[in-house]
Amino acid sequence: MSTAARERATYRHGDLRSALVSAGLDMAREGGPDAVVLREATRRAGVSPNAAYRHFADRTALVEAVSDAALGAVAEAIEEEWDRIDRSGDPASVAQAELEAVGTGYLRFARDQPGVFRTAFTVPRDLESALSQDKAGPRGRTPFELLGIALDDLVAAGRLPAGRREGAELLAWSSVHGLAMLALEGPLRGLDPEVLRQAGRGVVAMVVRGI
Amino acid sequence: MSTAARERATYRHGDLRSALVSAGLDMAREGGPDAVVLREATRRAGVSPNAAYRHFADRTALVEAVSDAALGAVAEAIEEEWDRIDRSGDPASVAQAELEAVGTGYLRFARDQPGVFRTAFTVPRDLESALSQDKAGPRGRTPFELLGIALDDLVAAGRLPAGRREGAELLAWSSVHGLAMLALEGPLRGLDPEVLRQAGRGVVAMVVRGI
DNA sequence: TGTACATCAGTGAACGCGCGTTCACTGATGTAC
DNA sequence: TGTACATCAGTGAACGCGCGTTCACTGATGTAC
Repeated sequence: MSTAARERATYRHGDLRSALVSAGLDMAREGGPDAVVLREATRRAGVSPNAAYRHFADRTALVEAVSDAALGAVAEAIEEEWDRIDRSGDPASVAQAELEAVGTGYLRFARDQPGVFRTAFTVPRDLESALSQDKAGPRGRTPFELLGIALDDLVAAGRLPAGRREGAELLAWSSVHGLAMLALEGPLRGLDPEVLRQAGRGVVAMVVRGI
Repeated sequence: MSTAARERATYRHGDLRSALVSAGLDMAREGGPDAVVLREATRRAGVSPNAAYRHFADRTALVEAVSDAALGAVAEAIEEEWDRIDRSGDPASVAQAELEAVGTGYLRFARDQPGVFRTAFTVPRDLESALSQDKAGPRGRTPFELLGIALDDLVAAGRLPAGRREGAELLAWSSVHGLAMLALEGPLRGLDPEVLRQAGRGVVAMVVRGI
């Protein structure tokens, strides 16, 4: 509803592009990437359907922009956990807390906004854009970067052998992502929330142990 | 194409229900669950659109049936790996090989048939049906059952403390599922196949170590 | 400070499309007698 | 073995729908002189 359909005084909208993206994000929240419908976005922005074509080549371009914004929202959720870390302890436990923060933020976002989560990760995008061109969070760091920092700190603190550092992002990311998909959007939907939280802790623990 | 649109001599189709499911599976192979279109299924079965309603209440029911069949295909892929296990070694390495077979079969299927894979796991279904009512493979065992056997054998062989047995399915499943989603349908699409295979081995190794 | 004009963000109407679903029907099959 | 009839799998035509997209347009803005 943020930039939504309130009456417009001026002929020009002012910021239609971001109004459409924001409407798209709302739709994604309600029903995932398939629910991001161009005509409906223009309706919510209070504009005629074809006005969208001033800002997006076609529907696909809109969905991609929404997916970028969704990734930014994931990053934000992770940064929130990250900022909560108690950094007074020894380096090893701080590093572990960092890794946990990434996993927890990721899972929390997936639980709170499954449709947006799916829009972030289910839309075709190339490797570059997924790993480095991410829309970052407010602090300007992408989820993947934060994960990398946590793993580096784990190595520095001697809790992860340097020989296992390479490719560790993918292992950690897979585990947490899989839980999110299975439990929140997949066949494990509707699992008891307490069981789920425990599973989240379990996955992160397994990653720390097994990576 | 298996049961597809070749001319029909008789007025009755004979086995329209399974022809529709099989057509649906073909469509899933080509474009995932959204590509499972009721009208198109009837077209491929060589039948009028509304004939489908003799066998399915609505499109959703058709998609669910297709998803069941897709799960059966996953089970089959896993059983193929399972049957290849060398059982002459010590119990610990056999158990580990079992766990690897589950992961490898799962990932292989996801790579070979991403659209069907997504149809198996992305369609809403309740917990019961996902875990136990699975259409099993030809050997009659579901992916989840096979995973459970592997884990039990790991405990029996002393490679997994009994205290960590509970919930282990979810940990293992999440890791492998996440890799499949990220690498085959998600943001890591198009990753180098060799890197990918290595990642598969890495995930399974991490699970064995960290579970 | 005032005017002419290029720019381009938005409008309004329309298109063709394929979808899921419903209607009243037809014709093959199998069973009861 | 033959006939009457109930069953029900399939037909054919049609529906309303919302979608993405294109067309020729209008009207506000900002810049050049």
